[in-house]
Amino acid sequence: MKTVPKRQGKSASRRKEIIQAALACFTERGFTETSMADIRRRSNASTGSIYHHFKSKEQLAAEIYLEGIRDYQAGLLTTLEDQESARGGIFAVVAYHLRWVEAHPDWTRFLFQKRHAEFMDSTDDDFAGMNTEFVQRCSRWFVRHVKAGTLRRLPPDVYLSVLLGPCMEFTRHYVSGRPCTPLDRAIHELGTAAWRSLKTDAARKGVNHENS
Amino acid sequence: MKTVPKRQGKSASRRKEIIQAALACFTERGFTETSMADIRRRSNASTGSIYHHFKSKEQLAAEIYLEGIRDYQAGLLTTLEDQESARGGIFAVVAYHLRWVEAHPDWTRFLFQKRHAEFMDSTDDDFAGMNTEFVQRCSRWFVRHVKAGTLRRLPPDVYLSVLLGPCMEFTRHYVSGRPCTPLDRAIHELGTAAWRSLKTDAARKGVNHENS
DNA sequence: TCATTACTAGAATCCTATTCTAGAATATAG
DNA sequence: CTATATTCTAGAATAGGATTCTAGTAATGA
Repeated sequence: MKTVPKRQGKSASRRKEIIQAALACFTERGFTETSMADIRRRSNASTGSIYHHFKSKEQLAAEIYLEGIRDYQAGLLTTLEDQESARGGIFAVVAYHLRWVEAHPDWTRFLFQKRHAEFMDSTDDDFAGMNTEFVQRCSRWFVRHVKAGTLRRLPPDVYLSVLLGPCMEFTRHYVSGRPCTPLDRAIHELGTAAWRSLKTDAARKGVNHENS
Repeated sequence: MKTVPKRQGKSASRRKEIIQAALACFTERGFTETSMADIRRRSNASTGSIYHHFKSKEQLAAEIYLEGIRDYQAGLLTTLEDQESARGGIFAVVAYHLRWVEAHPDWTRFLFQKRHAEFMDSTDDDFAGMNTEFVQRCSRWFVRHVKAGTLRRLPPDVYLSVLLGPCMEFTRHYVSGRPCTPLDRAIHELGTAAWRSLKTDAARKGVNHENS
């Protein structure tokens, strides 16, 4: 994953080491629990070095956060855009989400924990831009199917809420450690629920009304 | 030796003053931004007094968090249990959620921010207990309608995910400050979406199949 | 009234994120 | 290949704020 600018090899590796160490600490001890000293020890970097690369602990976390979101969103988008049928897209997204969560439990926990962190408002445009691009590309896919008559016409924010909201909520439950419905079943149920919410009454299972 | 924590009026008011002050600070400056000194000044309580009532800043926040959740959940439950028809219940819950958010924007922001805080795991049984009671009472309502044939049979965690997930996700958007669909519209759309997900195919708008 | 407990006060402590100063590596120009 | 500038690393010093401590003051109860 390419980060942001064109950093030279030597320094970039230091930077990555720090990020890796920080992520490990954060996921295993929690954000507020881990001290800069922990990160320093684990990465073998000095205080000065860390602060050369990152403005603050918060900003270091933000960086990690963005990297995770980027991976998640990128995968989700290609998954979605690969799907021709409306029904396929809806189910694929739900499955993608839950599989990603299953495959990256630590990441997930961290992302959820930081989801409403204070840096979210003020953070650089990276986040805002990334996010609007995400919404736009999702919308584009949806619009196609709305025009084809397979999906109901809804505002984009409502779309995403209906499609991803249940996944998020279920995930919250999943990472909390309390017992919950097995993932296969959940994928099936949440996919079905989303599909029932979003499809038009005309659309039928498996039938694809794509045309101009 | 009385070990029972019956709070006398005098002390209780101090306690409340501290909670009020803390909430005000947290919502207006954010959790990490506000210092104990801020809370001390705003509440006119001394350091010692604050730490007599609350173990730590975290725990103070947790207390406030619980109070908010309690209010939200209590209202949601009575709203739900007041409704006879399945459809009425679903729509009422969605409306309740978004109206609550509209009426308590500061609370909402704070609750969202703290939703995945680190104290959530380890916190006293208060939270766990409250939460399972909430789930159980919701389930009870659902089960009635499942038996009546108006709602589909789904695992409780999936139920709540499908019903509340979209509300949560929309709320996230709403409190972020970015422009979004007006609340009336959102209530209508999210209610409809949830209803379509959860109703059985037999159930019809307005028709109530309640019986033994 | 005495004794025990709950509460308040604010100074002292302690922890840790951040800043500072200086020195090593590395790149760039001439 | 030097000189010089820039980037990077170090680790000690600082500073800010959460928490603890010690000593008192009000309330309660026998």
